[in-house]
Amino acid sequence: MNATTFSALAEPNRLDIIELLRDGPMPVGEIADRLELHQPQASKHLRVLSDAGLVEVQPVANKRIYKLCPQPFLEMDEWLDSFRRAWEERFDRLDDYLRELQGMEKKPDNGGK
Amino acid sequence: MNATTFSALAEPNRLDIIELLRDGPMPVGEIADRLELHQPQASKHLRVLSDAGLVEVQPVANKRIYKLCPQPFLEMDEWLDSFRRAWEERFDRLDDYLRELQGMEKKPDNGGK
DNA sequence: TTCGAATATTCCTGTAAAGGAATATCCGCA
DNA sequence: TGCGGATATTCCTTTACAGGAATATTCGAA
Repeated sequence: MNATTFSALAEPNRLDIIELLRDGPMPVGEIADRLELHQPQASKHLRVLSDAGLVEVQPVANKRIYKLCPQPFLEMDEWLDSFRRAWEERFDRLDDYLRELQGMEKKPDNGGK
Repeated sequence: MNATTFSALAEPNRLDIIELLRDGPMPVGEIADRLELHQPQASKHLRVLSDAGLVEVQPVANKRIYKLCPQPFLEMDEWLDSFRRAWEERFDRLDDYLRELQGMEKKPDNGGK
């Protein structure tokens, strides 16, 4: 999992853009309008999102339509999966760690008693 | 979905910490050792992660054991869900947008036919 | 080719955040 | 109560990044 993806989503306006694009592809102007951003800032944020591979652009006439790219989302999903799995087994296993500590020290195996 | 979560994960070292904690709770010293961080930086990153609600601390003797908090991950999962759903219906529907454009123009309502 | 709409880029400034080094704090124990 | 290990905090400096304003670029149409 790449920190770049999170970095791109860390900025509130960019997160808003992503969530807006969830409803479908959209040209820059409309994005700026809906989110009440100045056009240059919208373009700049879209640039960052694009560099991070989160969105993709497709020119139509004199507009540039931006849309989401699925892959980073899929990667995030797989990443979350690894945590889900860890959860099931050793979730809150603080005691596991404590047990490790005990083992580390001189304490000899007391035969389970 | 909160940008704070992404912000916390946007820093490579913090992302490493999170992935390290996936294997179980761990005291600061061990985290610092394994990731080759200086202890103060480790503490500082853990502070950020803690403020973001991604980790939780539990004191044991003179150590402080950090562990993951499930909730932000669950929230991220739900968030991803909203995209998965959007995918299924209107994924790449660029043509939807183009159709909208057409509709916007003089094209009269055709009676829902 | 010229014009205008739509969009991208540049320059500037303020600010938030990260690492390094030093230091403070906390806690169990002798 | 004082000590030492473990951890947190502070101060400082450097750098990355966001917004504002102005400007450059692109593309289609006349």
